[in-house]
Amino acid sequence: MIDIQLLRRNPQDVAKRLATRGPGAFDVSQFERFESTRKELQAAVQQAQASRNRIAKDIGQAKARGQDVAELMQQGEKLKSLLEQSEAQLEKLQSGFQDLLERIPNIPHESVPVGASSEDNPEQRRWGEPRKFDFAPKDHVDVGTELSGLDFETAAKIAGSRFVVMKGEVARLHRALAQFMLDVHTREHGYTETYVPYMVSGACANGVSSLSKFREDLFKIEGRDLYLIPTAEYPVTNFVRDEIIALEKLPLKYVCHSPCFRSEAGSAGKDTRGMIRNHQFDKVELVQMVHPARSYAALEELTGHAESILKRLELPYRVVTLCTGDMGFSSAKTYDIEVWLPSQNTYREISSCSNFEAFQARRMQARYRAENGKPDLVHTLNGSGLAVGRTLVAILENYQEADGSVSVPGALRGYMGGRERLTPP
RNA sequence: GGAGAGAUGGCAGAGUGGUCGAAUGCGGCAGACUCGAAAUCUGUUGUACGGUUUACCGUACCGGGGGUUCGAAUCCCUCUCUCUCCGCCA
Repeated sequence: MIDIQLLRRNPQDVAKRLATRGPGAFDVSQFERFESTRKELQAAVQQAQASRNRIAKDIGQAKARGQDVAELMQQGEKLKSLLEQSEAQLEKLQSGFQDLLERIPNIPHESVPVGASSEDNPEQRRWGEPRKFDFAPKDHVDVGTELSGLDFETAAKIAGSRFVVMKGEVARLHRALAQFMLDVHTREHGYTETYVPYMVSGACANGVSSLSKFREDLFKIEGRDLYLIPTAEYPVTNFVRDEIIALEKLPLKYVCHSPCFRSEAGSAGKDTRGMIRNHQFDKVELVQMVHPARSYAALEELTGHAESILKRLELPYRVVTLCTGDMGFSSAKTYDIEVWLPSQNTYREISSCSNFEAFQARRMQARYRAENGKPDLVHTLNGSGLAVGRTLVAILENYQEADGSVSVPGALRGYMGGRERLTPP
């Protein structure tokens, strides 16, 4: 949620910065209409409440002295019906205002390039050389199927499209990847490993993004206030919900391996082949809660942590900065890491690392006790470190050989019983 | 699944219809004592919002939501969660 104080102080300025995200991000005149009615109504209601409190107190004191209170009681009664009306009015106005507020996206950081779409995302850096194949490289579906490791027909039979069944050494490689990522992040980057619920309440979902805006993307448990998590960011970020963290405890750094469930309602027909965009996939997620002054340094570090996995797996990648028009709703700044996929002859997203500043913390009331002793909102960050399914895709494609075998990256061999190569049966 | 108990400020814990935003203790902060520290003593210390702006005034908040009442932390309904006992179970 955006800072209401900032909005009140400087609506034009906020509107200007939000406009870089694209049309319709924020309507100033609607906001100002809301504000003037709200001010008037709120002042009136509070004044009436003050009189009610005064009268109630007077009655108490008069009674204690044994005086007659009939007159005062009558005054109170009159005020009560009046109050009920204006209170209801104010409540309605404020819930409408809250709804408006929750639909306003985060203000992009000043360093974020202005642009309209992913075409305008500037590349920050590249690492590794895409391999030159002396045969026509297959895509992960063909490679995995030939290894008898990926089975989309069986998955479709069980659950429909956009699911995968993994078997044998490919399933093991998938597990090895998650273990490897967890080990690197806990041992070398200082993250605490966590295991979390794969469902969260509506309130938690709303703290992380905006439920009124993203309900469609989530799988809901029928008849319960529970949603399957689309990323471990949901449960983990909510660790600090309604908490005041001691200054010296910051930064909090958590890593979590979990399945992720997404309805992919808006992406019909996109990436339908294979396991690039499935309803269920595994991800190792990095989450940090940090001091506001350190959040941009933390974003660079966190992105580096995700990159280090690709470097050790020797997978070529590049890092782009998302432009204002391509950035997610809650983010102030996002780097995407894209891995090279030979079959598509392009780089595809494998991690997204964002600084949300206080946007999530405000809604969650996630705070720390600042140097002056006062509670202040923390900044939250997260990033994939990495998407496990897509990393498996990248390995199958980049490490494939002409004979249909796939070599195991050196970093993973310890997790694969020393195995160096997966071969078709 | 059954029975019972409970949820109050950073923490512990009083408060069962009227100067209660809330005793007391711990913790935090400031001061006194001290060369300094500890101990001791004194004072102070919730959050959000609105109005005014160094001060100040007002409103809301005692697990969530609803109700009764002139007035609710306190009474009623409901939901959630925690604990204890019993049963069942990977």
